[in-house]
Amino acid sequence: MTVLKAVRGTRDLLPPETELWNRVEATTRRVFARYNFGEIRTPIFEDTSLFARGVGEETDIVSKEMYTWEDGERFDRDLLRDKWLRENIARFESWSLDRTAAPKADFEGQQMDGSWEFVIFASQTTSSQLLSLADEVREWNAASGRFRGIGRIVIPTISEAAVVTTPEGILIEKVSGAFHKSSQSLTLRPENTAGVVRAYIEHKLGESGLLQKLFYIGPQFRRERPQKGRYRQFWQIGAEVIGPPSAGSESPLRDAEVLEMLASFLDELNITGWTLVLNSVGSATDRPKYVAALREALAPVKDQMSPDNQRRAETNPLRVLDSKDPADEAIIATLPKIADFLDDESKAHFAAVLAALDACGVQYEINPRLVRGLDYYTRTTFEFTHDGLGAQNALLGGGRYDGLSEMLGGPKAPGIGFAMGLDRLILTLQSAEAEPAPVLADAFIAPLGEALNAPALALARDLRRQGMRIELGDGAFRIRKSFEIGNKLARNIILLGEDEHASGILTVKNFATGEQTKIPRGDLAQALRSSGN
RNA sequence: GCGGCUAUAGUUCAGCGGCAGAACGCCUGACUGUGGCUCAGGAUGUCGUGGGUUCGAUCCCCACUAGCCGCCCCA
Repeated sequence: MTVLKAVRGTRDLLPPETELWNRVEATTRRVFARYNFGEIRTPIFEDTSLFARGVGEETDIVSKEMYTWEDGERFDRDLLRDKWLRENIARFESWSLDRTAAPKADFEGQQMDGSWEFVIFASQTTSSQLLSLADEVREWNAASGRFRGIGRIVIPTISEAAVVTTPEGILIEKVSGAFHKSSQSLTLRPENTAGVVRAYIEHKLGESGLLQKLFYIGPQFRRERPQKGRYRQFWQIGAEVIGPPSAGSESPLRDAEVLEMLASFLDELNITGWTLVLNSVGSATDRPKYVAALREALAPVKDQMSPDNQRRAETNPLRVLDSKDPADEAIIATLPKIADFLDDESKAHFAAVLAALDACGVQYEINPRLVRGLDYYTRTTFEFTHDGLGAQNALLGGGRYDGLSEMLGGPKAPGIGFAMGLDRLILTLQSAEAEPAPVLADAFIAPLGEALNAPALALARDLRRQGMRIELGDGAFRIRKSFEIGNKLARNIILLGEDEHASGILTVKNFATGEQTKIPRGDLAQALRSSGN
C-alpha cells in the first residue's frame, strides 16, 4: 500500500517547534492588544469572485495560483462530460480550427483506433469549467497569449452522435445552463484582507462610526512552487484599520501608527536587522496616470531589456521597477518616477506619515520603486525586509487600500493593513537563536509495580490540579527504565512504591542536582515549584 | 510554470555494476528501588516509485514523484 504523505507544499509542525509558533502568536496578541486591536476570524474559503474583484483578476495569484473548485449539488463531472461529448462529437469530423481568430473556447477532435481524442483550446477566464472536463490540462504558450490552456480528452467511441453546428461560445452556455445553475465557485483564501473587508461590509461595521481595528492569524493557500519559507498552506498574521472617513480612517496618523506597531512588534520578538521600506503609489487616479506614462516611456526602450522585463512592460509595467536585473538598471533609472505623479493631497499625506514616524523615532527608507502586486493598494505601501532571508527578503508587506470596500460593493471605507508571512518570520527567529529545547515536565511519577498504577494516577491528578506539568509513568516499567524516561521528560522523578504509598511520604529526586529527598504528599507541589525552572 | 542539485536505517550522511555501511538515537544486559558516564551485545532498510540496459542494478539510462536552491510571482 502506498504510504500517504503530506501533500506537496504542506507540512506538519511538531513539538518543540510549535512552542516557537505559540510564542510568536502570544507576542502578537499581547502587542496588538496594546493598540486596541480585536481578533477577527473569517472563513478559510470564500466566493471566488471576492478575490477576483479584490486582489485583481489579472494578478498571477488570481489567474493561476488559487485553489478553486465548483461547489454545487447538481454538478456531475462525468455526466456533464458525457453529455457534452455526445452533443458535439460530430463537429470534430469536419471542423478546422482557426487559432488566430481567438474564439472564446474551441476544440478539435480526431478519431483514433476505437477512441476519440479531443483537444480544447480555452481562455481561462471564460472556460475553466470546460477545461475541468479534460483528462489532461496544460498551459499552452501561445505567442499571442490569447489562450491560457489546452485540455485533452480521450474517450471510447460513442455510437450515438448528435450533429451540432459551430456557433462560437454556445458550448459553454449549454454546459453552464444545464449543470451549473445551483453551483458556486469557491476558493481557498490566498490572502485575508479581502475577507476582512467583506466581513466589514457584510456586518455593516462602518455604521458604528468607529474605526475598526482587526487582526487575524491563520492559514492561507496559494498554489505556487514550494521553496524555502514558501508553502502552499502558509500562515499569515495581519491587521487592518478600516472605517468611514469620518472616523479618521484616511488619516496619515493611522499609517504611522500601524508602522510603529510593527516596529515594536519586531523589537519585542528580538528580531534585529530589519528595514522598513516605504513608498507612496498615489491615489486611485494617480496610479493609472503613472502606469500610462510608464507604458509610454517603456515602449521605445523595452526591446533592449531582459525578456522578463519585456513581458512585464506589457502585463504589469509597475513590476519593471522591481526588477533585480542589473543589465536593465540604466534604462530603469530613466523611467518616470511615481513621486512626480502624485497629486497634492497624496504628497501631503505621505509627508505626514513620514513626519509622524520621525517624531517617534522609527527608522525607514524611502524606495520610490516599491510597488506592490495587488491591485487594491493606494497611497502608502511598505515592506519590512530582512537580510537573513536571501532572495525572498520581505518579512511582511502592506499598504493603504482606500477603494477596496467600494470595489467589493461596499461603502466608502478607506483602510490600511499588512500581512506577515509567519513561516518566514519563524525561519528568521530560528536562524537567530538555538533550537528550542523540548519542554520538561515538572515531575515524572514512577509507580513501582502495577498495583501502584491507580494510586499514581490519583497523585498525578492531585498535582496537575495544582498546576504542575506531570508525566505519568507505568508500574510495568522497571525502575531503571523509569529513571531513563524520567530523565528525558522531566526535571524531577517521584517514586511511588509500597513504602511511599503506605506512609504518604514520597521519594523525590532532582535530575539536575542528583539530590534525593523525602517529601510529604501535601508539600509536593510547593517543593516542585521551588525546585526551580 | 521554467532551470539546477538531491533522494540509502528513526536522524545526519558515507558507499559500490556482485554479502547494505558509519555516527548519533533505539532495545537488552553488566545494575531485581536509582538516570546521566562507561562497557558488552542486539534490531533496524521495498537503497523515493515505475520502467529499461545487464548474467546480475542501490549504483548506469529514461520517466515520474518529492525535497532543497534559484527564476517567475508575491503577503
